[in-house]
Amino acid sequence: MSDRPSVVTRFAPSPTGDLHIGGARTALFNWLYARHTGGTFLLRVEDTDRERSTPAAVEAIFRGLDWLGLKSDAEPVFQYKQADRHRAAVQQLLDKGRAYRCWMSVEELDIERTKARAEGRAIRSVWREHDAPANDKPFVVRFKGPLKGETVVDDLVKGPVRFQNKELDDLVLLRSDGAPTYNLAVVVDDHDMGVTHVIRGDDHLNNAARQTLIYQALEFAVPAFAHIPLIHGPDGAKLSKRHGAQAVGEFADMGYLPEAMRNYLARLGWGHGDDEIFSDAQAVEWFDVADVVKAPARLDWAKLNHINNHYLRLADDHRLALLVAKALEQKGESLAADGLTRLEAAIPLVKEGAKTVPELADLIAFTLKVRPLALDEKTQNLLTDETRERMQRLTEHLSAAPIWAPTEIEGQLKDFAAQEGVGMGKFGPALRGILSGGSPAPDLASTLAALGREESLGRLHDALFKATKTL
RNA sequence: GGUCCCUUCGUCUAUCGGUUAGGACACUAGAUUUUCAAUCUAGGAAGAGGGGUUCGACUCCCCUAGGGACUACCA
Repeated sequence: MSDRPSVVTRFAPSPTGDLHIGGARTALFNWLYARHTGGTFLLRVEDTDRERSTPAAVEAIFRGLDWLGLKSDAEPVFQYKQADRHRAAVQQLLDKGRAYRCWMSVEELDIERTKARAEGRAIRSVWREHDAPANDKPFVVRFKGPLKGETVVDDLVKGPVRFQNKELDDLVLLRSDGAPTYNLAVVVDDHDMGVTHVIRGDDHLNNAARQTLIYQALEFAVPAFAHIPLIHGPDGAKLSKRHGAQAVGEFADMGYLPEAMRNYLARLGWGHGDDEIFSDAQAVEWFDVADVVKAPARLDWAKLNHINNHYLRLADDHRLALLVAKALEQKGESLAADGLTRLEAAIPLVKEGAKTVPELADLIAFTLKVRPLALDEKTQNLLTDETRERMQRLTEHLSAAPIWAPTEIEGQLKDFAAQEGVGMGKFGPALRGILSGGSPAPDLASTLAALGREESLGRLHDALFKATKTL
């Protein structure tokens, strides 16, 4: 492999909005392939469209990539800054006779377009063969594509794709204001950046043929192309807002972990045998663009949830406590002074059941409640006089417990049940209700242990002696 | 309309001419049970349709159907 130039990939988003998960996956595949081959992963911001590009979008994209952990191996390149270089390339093409000035007006173009469409051919400019005498009217520079022959894009995922050159129109290289267009800029920049593998969305497959022609005209080596399918919504239609979320920032806000996102996205449109859950290192070791699936994949929330649950289980409790705290904050709920400590103590008990961070927050709500707890109706109904008395005996029994830890408490509860000559069902539900205030909670012994002796006994005391009877 | 791409369980996928077409998610049933989960066990579920090629096609070729992209002085 050392006799071959090393692989250079790049992610080249246009900063016209948030980083969508489709783009995120494209970035991930580029990153994985670079890491797999020991190559370089670059980032380029395609901001040649001055109207639609915004600094806010640049920020959002950088933030998204950062969150996902996809670091570029070099400072990002801003395409617009290379405009002079692009113009020089166009001049070269003009000098070689591979490009021409075109004075067609928008109206003339419209007419030609409808005509060409009706005739089932690519549009052609009348200026392709004749230059105009010197004048000061605005013009664009178009690429002068060959009229015969075919161009083959040897795509790494699709295989060889053949295009008849006559079907390819003469695309605009320089706008009438002298600004370079995307199709010219990508070619020049990818060449200048030494990109060897262009891994990008399926929607560029058609462009690849025309870009290939430009590479050849400029006498640049044509890079390898890999056009990966787009991600669709659960219904198979193009992913949009109504499918729940598009931007990676939204996934972050919804409580998905970046490592879960990487695993899920990698698995969407690519596979390695039966492996479903794998580490970044394994993904890097196994990934190859050639193995990317050809068909578009649908976003499946259930599976994403499942994978996120897996990584939630693996995640450090302190990290999760901070995430839950942040989620609560965003919901406008403030934490008590010891809130973080309480969270961290209870998280290991509930994280197996959570699919997202907000779910974790729900499952853990019981520990954050402040005394005296309001008892839900169900629990109130459970507190008959008989149960009330039993609960008082239980409180005394627990007060006497020498050690306040899960296994010991479990033992205490069993002893108590035996002592009373009843099953757990006789007092378990009531105890649960009193401790949790109706919120879901883990098994009783763990709940008691997480709450601590003082808080547990306090909640029992409140329920038995303070709570107003509303019967 | 034209050009190009795509098509295996509901979903993501494995298979790279010979398999009872495998796995995962989801779903269903059962077990467990002090809530919600989690967990365990079992189960149903697929090669778009039609032609070829071949001893043999999910796999190769063609046609049809369906889906998608492009067809901008957007990227």
